[in-house]
Amino acid sequence: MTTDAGAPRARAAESGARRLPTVNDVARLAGVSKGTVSKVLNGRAGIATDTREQVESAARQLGYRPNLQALSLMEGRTGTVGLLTHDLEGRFCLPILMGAEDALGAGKLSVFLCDARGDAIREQYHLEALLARRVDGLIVVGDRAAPRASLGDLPVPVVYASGPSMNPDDTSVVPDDVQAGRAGADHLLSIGRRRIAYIGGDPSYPGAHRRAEGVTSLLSERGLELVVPPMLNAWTETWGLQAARQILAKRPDVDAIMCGNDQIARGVVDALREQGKSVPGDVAVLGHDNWETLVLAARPPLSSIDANYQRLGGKAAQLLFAAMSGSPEPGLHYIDSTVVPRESTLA
Amino acid sequence: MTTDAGAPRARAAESGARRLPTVNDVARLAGVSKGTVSKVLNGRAGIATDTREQVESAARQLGYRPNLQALSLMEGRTGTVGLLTHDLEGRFCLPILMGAEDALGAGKLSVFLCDARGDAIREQYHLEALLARRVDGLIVVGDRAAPRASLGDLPVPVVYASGPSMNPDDTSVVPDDVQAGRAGADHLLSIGRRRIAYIGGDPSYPGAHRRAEGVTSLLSERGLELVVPPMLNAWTETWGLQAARQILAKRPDVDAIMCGNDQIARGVVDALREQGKSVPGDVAVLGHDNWETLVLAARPPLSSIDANYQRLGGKAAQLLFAAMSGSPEPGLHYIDSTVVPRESTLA
DNA sequence: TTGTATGCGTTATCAA
DNA sequence: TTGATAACGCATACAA
Repeated sequence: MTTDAGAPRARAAESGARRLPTVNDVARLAGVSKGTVSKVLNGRAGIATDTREQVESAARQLGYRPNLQALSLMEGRTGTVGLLTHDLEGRFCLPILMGAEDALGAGKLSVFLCDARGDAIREQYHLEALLARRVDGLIVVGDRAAPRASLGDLPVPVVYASGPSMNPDDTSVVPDDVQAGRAGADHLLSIGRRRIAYIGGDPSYPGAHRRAEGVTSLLSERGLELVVPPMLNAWTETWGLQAARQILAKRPDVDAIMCGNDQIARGVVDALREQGKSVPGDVAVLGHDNWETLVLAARPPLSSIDANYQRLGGKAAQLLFAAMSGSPEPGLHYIDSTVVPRESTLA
Repeated sequence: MTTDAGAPRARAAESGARRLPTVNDVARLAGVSKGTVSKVLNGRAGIATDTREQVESAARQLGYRPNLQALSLMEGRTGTVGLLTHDLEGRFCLPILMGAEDALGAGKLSVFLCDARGDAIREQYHLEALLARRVDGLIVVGDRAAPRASLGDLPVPVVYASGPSMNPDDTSVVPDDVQAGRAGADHLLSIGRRRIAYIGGDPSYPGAHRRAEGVTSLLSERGLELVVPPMLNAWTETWGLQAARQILAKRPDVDAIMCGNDQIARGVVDALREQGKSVPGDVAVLGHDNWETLVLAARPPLSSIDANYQRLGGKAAQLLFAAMSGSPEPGLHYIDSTVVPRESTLA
């Protein structure tokens, strides 16, 4: 006896939502069995042409869409991944998400987004929910303040993006801050600047130091050094303003100031204007992060180092995909940054 | 005979992922049947105390987590909602998401995030994917440029957030721009300003006009009017700078400038500094959107109108929840904006 | 060429 | 108090 489709489920009836058509509905309308419908809809061979047409027409008529939930029960995988973020502002999270989506979407994976907002309890809660939904993998976006504790041994592969896991056996993808510093310094040298200063962000961020390191290392390779030691303090416009004033007081001959982020760079531009220095005529200014809203609104528009977060997201997705396919690539993976030149560092 | 759990699925074996334990595994370990396990784990009454303990211990030992995918097959609902966005920057999307998550998370719903990036093809693709995954509802975040085309008659409830649907029978939640303008104007009057100018954003955005309307309507109710007609042009810092210069040229006695967004306000502050006017001593400046990165970095920190996007997200979730429960509330729902006073409008 | 039975992981029902 | 079984929507192996 054919399984009876039965009465509409209580829940669906309550909610007033139309019940979506199933293979059974299509089968009944086409006057064939469930199995036949399935074969037709999946392009299996060995079906009479008119039966095929019957079924296809019925499916179209009902607006049939296969239920991926049911499918995943059979396949043992859900085709979903979780993206667990701590980035409140979404400044870095969304590019990562977009890059991940591009890479995963091609493989037909959907993304569950969870914002834990830096709260461990909330993170645990979301983690449980994602595992209960049987995600096939997990991308964890940490903030850049410090490496984060590993989530430990989970039943699904995990890739840490932006903020790496403290456990080197985990898979992490991070911007290469040293390379970024080097690229920025190289750019300033290439436009003929030689008396360079560096204003960095909050020294409690490891990245703040690494960015500065990249600069000093490249300069020393070229037989140069900063006009004053790197000044690290905060990621703010105010700090950029203060620091630039100090630098100008000590070394009025400075011809380029490189900054730990774009906010600092904006403060620097203000300080330079205050002192009657022209940008880039007297002093070139280079930001970091390439935050378009800030950078394009500045006068002049700021050159900035782009950490390529979207590419980072793509790489994270690719690593996750590899791990889900049984070929994990543990360890730290670095993404190169790129200098985006604008008026503030014209030659 | 009890159903045999069978061999590990091929896929799971391939991917190297541990197979997660099922009720069957727990039942076997505890030496009881599936049904008994289910009853224990769901706190059903009528279970012997020692059986209960057996099962609970087995579940703990295996790290059992119920499979929500399987559950949703039975319940006829998945406990997931789709969030379809067009907001590239994520500036407004993420607060909305956070608000929605708070509201939905309490009801144990998870969120699929899809970024269509303003591309209709991509939107259609994501929509299909979400429906195939049987989301219980959909929140569509439009950009604010213009009302968007309705997605039409979908098998699940839809709530449009931020950018409303053109179809008044749909459910939409949007910031109340008129009220926002009124609130801002009221604030400026309350600190004693009377000669107010308004610099707005891109006139192709309906919201740009409504914000200005709110200002003029409140002023006229108090027997006042703007010192010059509202000036709408672009959402940029550059426009703020230009417009402020023009206003100062025509009406050097202006004592407050209200802006369509925070970028404009920053340009205005620059223009005022250029002309030697103090903020807020000579001229008060009020931004809109309360974008903290911009607003706190300005000198002085800018007062700004907050559209409460997080609350908007919460309201969208609540409306979606209501619709999913069979009580849709079609039409346009407005969220009030709030003035966040800082130094730039001190009395 | 088509139909039927089975199982994926759950819960609910009903029989024991 | 516990166990067996059906059902959710689908694909697939196998029987007809």
